Amino acid sequence: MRQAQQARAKATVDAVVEAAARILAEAGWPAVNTNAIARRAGVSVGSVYEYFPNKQAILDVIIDRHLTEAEETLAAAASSLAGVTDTGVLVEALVAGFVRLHENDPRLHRALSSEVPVSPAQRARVEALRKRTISLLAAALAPNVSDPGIRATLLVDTADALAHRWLIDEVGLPLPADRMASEATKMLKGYLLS
Amino acid sequence: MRQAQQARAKATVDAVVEAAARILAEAGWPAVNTNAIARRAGVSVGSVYEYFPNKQAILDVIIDRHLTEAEETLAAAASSLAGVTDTGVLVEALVAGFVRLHENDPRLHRALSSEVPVSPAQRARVEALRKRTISLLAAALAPNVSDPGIRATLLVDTADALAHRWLIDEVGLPLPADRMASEATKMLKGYLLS
Amino acid sequence: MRQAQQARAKATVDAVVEAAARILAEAGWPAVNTNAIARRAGVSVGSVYEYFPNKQAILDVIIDRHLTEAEETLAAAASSLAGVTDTGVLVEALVAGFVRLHENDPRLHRALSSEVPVSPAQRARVEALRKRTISLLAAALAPNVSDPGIRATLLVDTADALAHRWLIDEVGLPLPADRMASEATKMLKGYLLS
Amino acid sequence: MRQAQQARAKATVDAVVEAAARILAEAGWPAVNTNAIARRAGVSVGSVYEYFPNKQAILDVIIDRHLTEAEETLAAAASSLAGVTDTGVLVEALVAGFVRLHENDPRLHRALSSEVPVSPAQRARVEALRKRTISLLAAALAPNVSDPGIRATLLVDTADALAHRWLIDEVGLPLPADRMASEATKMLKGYLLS
DNA sequence: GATGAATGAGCTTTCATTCAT
DNA sequence: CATGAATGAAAGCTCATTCAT
Repeated sequence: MRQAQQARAKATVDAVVEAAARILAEAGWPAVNTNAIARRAGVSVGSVYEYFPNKQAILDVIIDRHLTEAEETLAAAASSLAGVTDTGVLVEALVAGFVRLHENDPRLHRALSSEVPVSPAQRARVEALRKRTISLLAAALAPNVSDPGIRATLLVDTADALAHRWLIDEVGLPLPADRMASEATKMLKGYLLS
Repeated sequence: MRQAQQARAKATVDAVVEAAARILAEAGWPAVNTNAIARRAGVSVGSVYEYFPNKQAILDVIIDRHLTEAEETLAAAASSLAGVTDTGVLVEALVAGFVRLHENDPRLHRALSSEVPVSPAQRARVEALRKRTISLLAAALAPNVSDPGIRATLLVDTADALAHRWLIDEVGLPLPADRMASEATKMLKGYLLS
Repeated sequence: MRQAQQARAKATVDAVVEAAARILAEAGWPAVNTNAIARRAGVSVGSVYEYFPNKQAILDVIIDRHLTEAEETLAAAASSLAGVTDTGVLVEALVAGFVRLHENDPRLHRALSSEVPVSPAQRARVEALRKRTISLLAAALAPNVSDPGIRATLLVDTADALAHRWLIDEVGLPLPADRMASEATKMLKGYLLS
Repeated sequence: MRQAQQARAKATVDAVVEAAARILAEAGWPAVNTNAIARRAGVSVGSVYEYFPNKQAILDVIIDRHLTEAEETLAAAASSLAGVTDTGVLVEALVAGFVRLHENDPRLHRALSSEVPVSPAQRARVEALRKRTISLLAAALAPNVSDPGIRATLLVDTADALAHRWLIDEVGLPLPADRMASEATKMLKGYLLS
């Protein structure tokens, strides 16, 4: 009984978050308003405010979810690459990881990174994730490469930025995105050998 | 008389655009409203609507100005580099150009690229500029480099994205931004030699 | 069984009314909402509506309780003063009665008399109580005093209003409230002798 | 021209305040909402917020107006009674003053004193006015009366409370209100002679 | 043209009340 | 009967835009 109630409540929460994410992805931040969210979620505005103190809180959950996904991808990569020092393997995993991260729901991704008001705390969380990624890569590169901190920064920022541009920004490319990714991998590998 | 009126009109237009740009840079997109713009520009709301059909049009001019600046930088680079085929020189100019472009008014730059709702038309204009940059670079690289189109794409997107991240995003770096830029230059040069 | 159910129902009703009264006294009328009442009473909103048709009905019970207390005070005074015609004793009992009535839960008293929307019916009930008090006093005064109706009106309204002002309104006084009450008693006694 | 514009603006402000006061007097505080105020004032909601930061601010103006009126009545009485020490004259003026104050717009008066949320600052202002009235009366009584502070408090609070009850509360009276006032005057005069 | 008062659609949020479980 | 999730009318407020002066 209790369970059933909680399940119902959870379903409402999920529906609201999902509705907000869909509107955000399809129509952009200006189109995200509480009435639209409620309508799309198939609930009433009142229910939205039953579970979220205000509109921003819904967005926060979406951003959280997004960041958590990225953090988990990093953690998974870190554990599956534990002990690996082969620079080629590391670069390939890096690029592949960022590609995977950006392949999922690119419209939402774009809205989140270029329309939505991001709080300082959220910005800090993004930066912390970036820093952690760089640190992990730097540690793995250290045995074989000079200036690992600098190189890791360049690698991570380049891989992230290119993946973003090619997969999110709907930009024209002379090759399919995956072939471009291979090319980027080649460039980054070459850089590590210098 | 006609002359004087036109001069006055232009002054108003400029004041409005400048006011909007300053509010955008200092307080972000949510703070940009027509009353604030008019107050800051020292004119009445009525006058704003005398020269702009709606609020978006003001933003459009700001974006235009921004793009025009980039286009001029590109045109200047193109003419000063006319005939140059030395890949090292080209890469250095490319990175230096993007750095220069991002050094100017970074707060405004950030607001424009991560808060403001950008119309499809504007997106198209950004893409056109990118395409033109890639084409020019590809043509210059063509004599000495295989797959010039692919390589130019990689070079332009990387240089642009890294400049953006390092100069606009207020991100932590192991070296000063100009030293990071040198490192990026090194990477891109190496890539062209492969 | 029936007995137990009724006892339980009464307990719920009491808890709800008491919760509403406490919120009203502590946080004022704007803070009184059905969810807060239910939470404070330790029951669900649903249960509140099981026993009260609407929010106003809860307030009505509080007002009722308040008026009943006043009526009982009046009845007690009437019976204990039955046959008393000494005007001094009557005035002292009158003032003491109103003081006692206002000493109890002054915050609630204030909220009830200056925040809460009072219905015409409730106003009528207050007026009926006032009229009854005046009538009883007038009857007691009749043997010894001319114009007993007018004098009783003046006495009752003055005693009530001053007790209210001095005990409820948190107003600055040159003497403690009980000393002020003695002074008022003196004034009213003097008036009856005129 | 400037003047005309300001006149128009002032007319809007006045219409809004007046509309709010009328709704408050006729239908009570719960009926006072910004849309109703705007409709009644013959302006749009936007205009209301052009001149008032929020709904409370409108109410504040009404309360201010009310208090200012009372303060002016006090000031006028003080100056016209300067030097008067005849207690009979003083009491008559006191009662007449409170009657006059309560005769005006009694429905509004009632709403203001028993429905509307009053801020601590406003309460303080009311208390300050009461204190000032008491002080002025005490000073005038001082030559002829013992305990002038205590007696002035009793006189002021009684006159105010009775005027309020008889003129505002729509309460049943054995005589017309003005005759009741004479009776109250008689009582208060008697008290001063004791 | 310039002004700024006025407009009102539309947004966020609250809360008395209902009803499926 | 009890529960508490769900409802939705209604309120406060904002701001792009209009228009009388």
